[in-house]
Amino acid sequence: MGPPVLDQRLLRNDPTLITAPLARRGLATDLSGLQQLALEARDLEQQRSELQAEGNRIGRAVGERIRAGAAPGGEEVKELREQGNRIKRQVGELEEQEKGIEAQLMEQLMVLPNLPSPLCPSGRSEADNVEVKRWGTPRLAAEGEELQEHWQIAERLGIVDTERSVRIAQSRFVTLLGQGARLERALISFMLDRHGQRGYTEVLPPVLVNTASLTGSGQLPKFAEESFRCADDDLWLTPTAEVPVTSLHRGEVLAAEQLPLKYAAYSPCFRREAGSYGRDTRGLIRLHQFNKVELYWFVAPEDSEAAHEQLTLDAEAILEALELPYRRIELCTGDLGFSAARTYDLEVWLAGAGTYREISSCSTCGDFQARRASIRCRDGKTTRLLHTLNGSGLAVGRTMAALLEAGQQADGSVRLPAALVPYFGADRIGAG
RNA sequence: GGAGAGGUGGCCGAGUGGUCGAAGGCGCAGCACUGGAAAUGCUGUAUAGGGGCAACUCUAUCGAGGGUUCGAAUCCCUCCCUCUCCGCCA
Repeated sequence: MGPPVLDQRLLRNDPTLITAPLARRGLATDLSGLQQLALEARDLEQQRSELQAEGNRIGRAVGERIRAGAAPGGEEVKELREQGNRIKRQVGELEEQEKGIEAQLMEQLMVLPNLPSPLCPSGRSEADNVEVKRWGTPRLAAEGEELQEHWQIAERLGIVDTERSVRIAQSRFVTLLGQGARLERALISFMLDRHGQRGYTEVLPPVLVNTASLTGSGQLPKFAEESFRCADDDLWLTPTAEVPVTSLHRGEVLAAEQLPLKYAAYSPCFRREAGSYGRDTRGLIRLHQFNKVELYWFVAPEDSEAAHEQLTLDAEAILEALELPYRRIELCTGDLGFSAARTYDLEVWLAGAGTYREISSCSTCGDFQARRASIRCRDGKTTRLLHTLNGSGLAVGRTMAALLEAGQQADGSVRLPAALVPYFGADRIGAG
């Protein structure tokens, strides 16, 4: 019945194998109640299927009698019918109990986050994250120079209109204009082309997704308040292309030879950003709608670790091609996202703000999403859950912010990296 | 949106109440035949869950969910999807 959410065999046999890793996330969970439920569900299923077997035997017996010449409405068959009815009633009762328990089980299991990978460093919060790599030389203000933040630059150049966007939608939306719109488009094309050259299949998915899709990748049921919903339909605005791409293969069994499947999906992303009032209200950093190119891998379980490194390198390659200094941070268990088993965040240097800001988050989800979305791979005779990975490659708005701050010139213009020139059609924005 | 037709295993396709998890074909795998291959023949080929060390076995699944029945792929209801025609539309 129902989709397997967390390995229920594990839950029945040894819940400490679940609670111990969850404790590393800072979650104190007591699964003994759930374990009881799972055992109960198993026992009920056993009872029920035995009864069903008995019912099947009776049904077959009736058929045999009738074929042997018994009257379908006659005495001989009547007794069997009554037995059949009795069993049907009992099965119905058991099924009802089973459904109740199953529902409780699901309700509680679905809100448990993924178990962190053993490789994920322990820690309580952001403060315990580990920097593993730095690339490039951050631009610092020269003597007498004052570096502006991207929203100041953008406003001055007239390439973004925040105020009129409120008229169109509400706050935390932006309208890009002129060279700003063009730069956004150039960046999307640039990223997709680069990833395409590295073996990714380009994807342009639906951005309205159904409840099953959001559940499969882990956004639902727990984070409903984070997504925009279409009230009259079973559809939501996707918060990331990770959602539709996960569901691209939802319910499938993929042949081992097909793996790894590597996708680069561009999509606009929609987030309510509930609970972030007042933070990052200016500029392109925290919007209700933003563009992102997402990298996504479906891999055999034993390949996911190497895939995680490669996916992260692929995201970093974009930053390097754009000459944007960054650092790679490995998240500790306490800072891990809901679906992730292990995560590298990439933080780009924002020269105007004088700080590193997250621009990509590259995670391996192990079999967590595969279990929720039922995605398996076949090797030989057996099938097993595969592993999924995702990472931004990159968040486009934040990339633009970094470029504006990194390339700002004394004359008010912004120099763009050489790699972007063929896409943008010029080597600078503004004056000149 | 209106009218009609349909959704069966990896694919095609039969099956309108009783050993149907489902004929037949294709595909695929193994074996035989061959110098090797093709052709041919034989055998095997769904998924999930439960029990068992295992051989194996039980249950469920013919778009989804309900219902009728001792028994449903087959009958009834609701929903989803696909196709054709009409309407509308970028």
